[in-house]
Amino acid sequence: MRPGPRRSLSHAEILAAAFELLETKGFDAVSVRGVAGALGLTPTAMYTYYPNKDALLSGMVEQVLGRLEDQATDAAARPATTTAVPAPEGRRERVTALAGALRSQLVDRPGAVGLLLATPLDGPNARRFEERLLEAFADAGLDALAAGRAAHAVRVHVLGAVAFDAAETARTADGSQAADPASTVQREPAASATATLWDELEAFPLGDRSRGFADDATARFEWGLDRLLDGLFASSGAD
Amino acid sequence: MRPGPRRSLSHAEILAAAFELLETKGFDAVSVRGVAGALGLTPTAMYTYYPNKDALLSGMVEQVLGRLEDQATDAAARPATTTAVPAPEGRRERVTALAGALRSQLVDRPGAVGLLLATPLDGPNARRFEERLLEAFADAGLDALAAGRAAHAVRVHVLGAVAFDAAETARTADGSQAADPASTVQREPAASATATLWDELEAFPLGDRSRGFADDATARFEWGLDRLLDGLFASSGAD
DNA sequence: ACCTGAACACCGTTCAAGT
DNA sequence: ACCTGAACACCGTTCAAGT
Repeated sequence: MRPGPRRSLSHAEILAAAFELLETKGFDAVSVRGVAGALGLTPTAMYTYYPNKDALLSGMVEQVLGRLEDQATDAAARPATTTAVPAPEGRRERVTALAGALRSQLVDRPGAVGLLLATPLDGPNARRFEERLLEAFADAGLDALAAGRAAHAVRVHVLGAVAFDAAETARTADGSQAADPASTVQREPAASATATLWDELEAFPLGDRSRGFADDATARFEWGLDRLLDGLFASSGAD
Repeated sequence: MRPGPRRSLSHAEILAAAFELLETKGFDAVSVRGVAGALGLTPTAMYTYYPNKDALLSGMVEQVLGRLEDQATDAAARPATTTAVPAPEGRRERVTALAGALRSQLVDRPGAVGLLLATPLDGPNARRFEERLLEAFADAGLDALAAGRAAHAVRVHVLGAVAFDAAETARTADGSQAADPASTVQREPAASATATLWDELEAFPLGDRSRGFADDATARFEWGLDRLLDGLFASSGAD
């Protein structure tokens, strides 16, 4: 047996191991030591494939964006007629499909948001995604500056929304530490705005309308995106 | 001299040291060991003030949001008339002032975005900020659900935009590594969307309209926020 | 080109102990 | 209550060396 020490891994194999770690143990587990260990390598061997950890993460982001690309083209092609015409006024639908595909790609993959926020987002697939958005807004009549800003606003909304959702679910699904009911503060009820003596994290009554925040995350996202698109597409023709 | 070993620091002193570190050495330098060292403490002494690192970061976030609170009330009171009437249709201006205050608070403080993204955002000052946004949207006629989603969309836009800007400036202002001109790839020009062989980070021509992205970050933010608010405020009365 | 082993300078956190 | 010192189980990265 013993397949020999000269494995010569491919980037695809390394990224597969990295995603395996990301999905099973979370973003923090995606360390160069961690994926090296999962591949039966020494940490330093990783540096013959990627110059540093950021390059590894960028490679992962590119792969995520690549999968998204396929998914979005499928989704955009689906509701159109079977003729060759690419859905005349489907510009807004194209943006919605693109944004939704990115979001679903990220929420499917716990910890993937950290990836997108930790990395420059300048690879070929990232640029292709950007190009798709620009195209849709240019088709709608926005000039180059406005289209660039509109595409940026959409990216910001998707990534920001997923980051918020991830922070929320990370807090509620945190199994490592239970709430501590032994609260001993409560003094000074009306502190100034710049007060810093707040140190009991679980002492809040959790407000009025905070229930049902996790289950309608998708509806909340779509509603917000729709409002944003209302504003963005109106900025072309309504003057 | 020698003031004795029983210092008994206040939370304010600890947070001041933490912000000092954040501004001078960046987000990664804000470690419990780091701020302990800056205070002349042993790392373990920090655990008598905060149960863990997240609690420290939450304390910092609260202080940032507290400063923002004061700033936003000033800004909102400024453009109104000097009479006691709080600007009748200034709901949109209030949201703009709040969002702008949060953004400026974050861009002034390099690394502070990491804070907001790493922390649950559930402290008293965070809730007060949320309440202000809800108030403005409720005044505009949105029902509770829509107002909550609108407030969320604004938060998402501000934090997402600052996170993007931070990633951009971190890349351009990165003094530790220069671009490597010795590129040896270039083979396989039309790779599939799921290809993963992209490993030369600097090999891109940096596209068509990518110049002038950093200097108009504020204009881009304000434009996107304005479009979002167009959509959000239109969702109340236009049907 | 790919890989190992030792090392450097870090992390967050816990535990036993001192005052 | 506040603090120290030692320790555990990690990080990213570099360097010298082997094949």
